[in-house]
Amino acid sequence: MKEITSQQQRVLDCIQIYINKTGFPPTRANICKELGFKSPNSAETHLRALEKKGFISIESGASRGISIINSQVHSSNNNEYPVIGLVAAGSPTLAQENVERTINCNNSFFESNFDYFLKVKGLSMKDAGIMEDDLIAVKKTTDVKNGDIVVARIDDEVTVKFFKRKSPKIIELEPANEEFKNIIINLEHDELHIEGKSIGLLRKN
Amino acid sequence: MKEITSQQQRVLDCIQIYINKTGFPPTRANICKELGFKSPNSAETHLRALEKKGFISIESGASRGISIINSQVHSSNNNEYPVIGLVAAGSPTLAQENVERTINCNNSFFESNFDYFLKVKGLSMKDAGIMEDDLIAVKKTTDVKNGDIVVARIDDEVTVKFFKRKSPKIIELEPANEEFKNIIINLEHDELHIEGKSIGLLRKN
DNA sequence: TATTATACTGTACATATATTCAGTATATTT
DNA sequence: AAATATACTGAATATATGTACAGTATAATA
Repeated sequence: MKEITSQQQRVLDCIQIYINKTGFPPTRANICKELGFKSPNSAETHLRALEKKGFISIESGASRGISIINSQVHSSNNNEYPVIGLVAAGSPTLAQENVERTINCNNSFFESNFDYFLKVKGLSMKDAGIMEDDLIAVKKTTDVKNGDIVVARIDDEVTVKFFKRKSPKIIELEPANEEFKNIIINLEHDELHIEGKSIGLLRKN
Repeated sequence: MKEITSQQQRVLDCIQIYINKTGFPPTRANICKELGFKSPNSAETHLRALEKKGFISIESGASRGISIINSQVHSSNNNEYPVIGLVAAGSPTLAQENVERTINCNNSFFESNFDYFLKVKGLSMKDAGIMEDDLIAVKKTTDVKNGDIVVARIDDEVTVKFFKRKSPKIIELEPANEEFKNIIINLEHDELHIEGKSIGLLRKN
């Protein structure tokens, strides 16, 4: 599945919201009205792009023949997801993968599926709205891009930071808090493991 | 809801199966083909009967404008929680209680039970880790205490703030952002409605 | 007995809708 | 420098589709 552009995401969201609201997919004209386009062809081309990238399928000739291809929906796919504690405090420390408890949650709860919840320690990502004891939903993957919030491991220390590739060999892990410094990793000397990336957040007051 | 006939049940099942299979509702012609009718009016009259009895709703003029009215799937303790948009941006504005979509979620997902998700606009609570487009789980109640994050309505404007009672008649609504000012309400002159309080937060990256 | 609901066939048609074609413009890739 | 992807406007059109109208027939109800 290729990358989606922000406009295409808006169209995709629009389709989902329309279906949720009405029970059936929108027409080209409906999408235009919702998003302010003036030509049905604006919607058409976006739909074709979304189809090409595999986000939706379009039944040729059928009115409202749009269906969103959900990698995994199928209601009542509820799973127990482990909550893993990050034993850190400011600077990252050892991540003992000890499951504190589990949370029952639909696997399509967040946009993409995920593997576990990580309990955040410290405030290094506070300006990104990630506070102490928040649970971030982590998808195990090494496929991350600039700006992603990643769970990274350096030696035995695990940390949650923004990912930024400065050059093929230089990775910068950026906190979202003035009081913390960037972590710069030179892959020629240091080892970096990307454990996964954050695809959502859960907080219980 | 009146009694359904066996033929009407067949039509209703046909609609559900069609939606499950394709992602969008059938046309009259589709139903005819599935059930062996030879006239689109056969489907039409059944649809009108189903509508009259409250099993489906039909959007007039819209193609495939059929949606099945779900009595409520009370499976276990999972519920569909509505997501309500807060049409604000920084300073609070009118909250149109339009349900954007619903989220299927265990009712003991957050510590106490709750009633709906509110989509946050603006960054007035950013230092409390509440960012734009976050969904806060709101429990409808007027029983709030100092320090609670409340959903308050002043006239037609809805806002999310910290609650602080300064005196029996003076309430202060505190943002968590230096760039925003406290809202001071004198209950002798101004009207304040506490819609509920936040008991959790959900974010989808 | 008249009325209403159910359960169809068959024809017709206005309009809702997908879809193509012709443009314009910008950004990115080859 | 040419090709491709994105992001639109605007007009045109074939057809997909809802829906009304005209019938036929049976069963239940008032």
